[in-house]
Amino acid sequence: MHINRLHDWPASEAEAVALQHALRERVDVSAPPPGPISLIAGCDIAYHLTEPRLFAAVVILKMNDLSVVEELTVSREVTFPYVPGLLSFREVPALLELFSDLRHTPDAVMLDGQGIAHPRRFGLACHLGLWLDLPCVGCAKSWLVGDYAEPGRTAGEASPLSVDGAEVGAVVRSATGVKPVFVSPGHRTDIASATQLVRATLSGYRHPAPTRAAHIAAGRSRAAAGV
DNA sequence: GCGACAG
DNA sequence: ATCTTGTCGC
Repeated sequence: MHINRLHDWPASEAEAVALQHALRERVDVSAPPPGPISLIAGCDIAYHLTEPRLFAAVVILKMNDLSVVEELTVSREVTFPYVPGLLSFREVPALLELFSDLRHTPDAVMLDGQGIAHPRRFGLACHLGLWLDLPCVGCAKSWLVGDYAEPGRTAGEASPLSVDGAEVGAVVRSATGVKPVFVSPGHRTDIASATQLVRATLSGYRHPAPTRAAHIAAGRSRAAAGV
């Protein structure tokens, strides 16, 4: 798919933070995705054990049966340090490389990371969402910001996640008995739709099918590289 | 000053 | 993210 340039990549953390403040106002989480979602993309990245290199993966799944129709991986040099709150500057470049080579254009994207449940309301899912101009949902494995009540122990149960009294997402029990995941919209989807999308792709594991498939693909890519 | 911190 | 064996529970 074709991708329009959104901005140049910052070299410092200060520049990155400034860019987040400038881009956050373009994020739209006011409404559900514009159309039906029949294809969904899952993304994840694995890191080299000793070198500054990553292995990114994007997998396209059909929403009706969660079968994989396309899978792409790429290895790349890591160009930005890991700083809580600035994760997207480390992972988005590699993901964009993959999306530009995709044969299918997904109707929505799911990522391992936060959407607007972020210190500056601009998590990984928001950033990739703006670049792709596609509905993006953040599904993080751990907490970054916000208050919430522990959701029920059964798969599908959820409780609201809020920051300063404003709802930003939901804490979802993705499988019975596992630690919940933190779901928040990134772009072109509202909180309810983001949560429903995660619920609709649960497959018995802690991670929803899209990100789970991407996680496995990224790991396989790294293994194939000899580490 | 202290505690917290997606991947 | 990544290193790791066994082990508890359904």
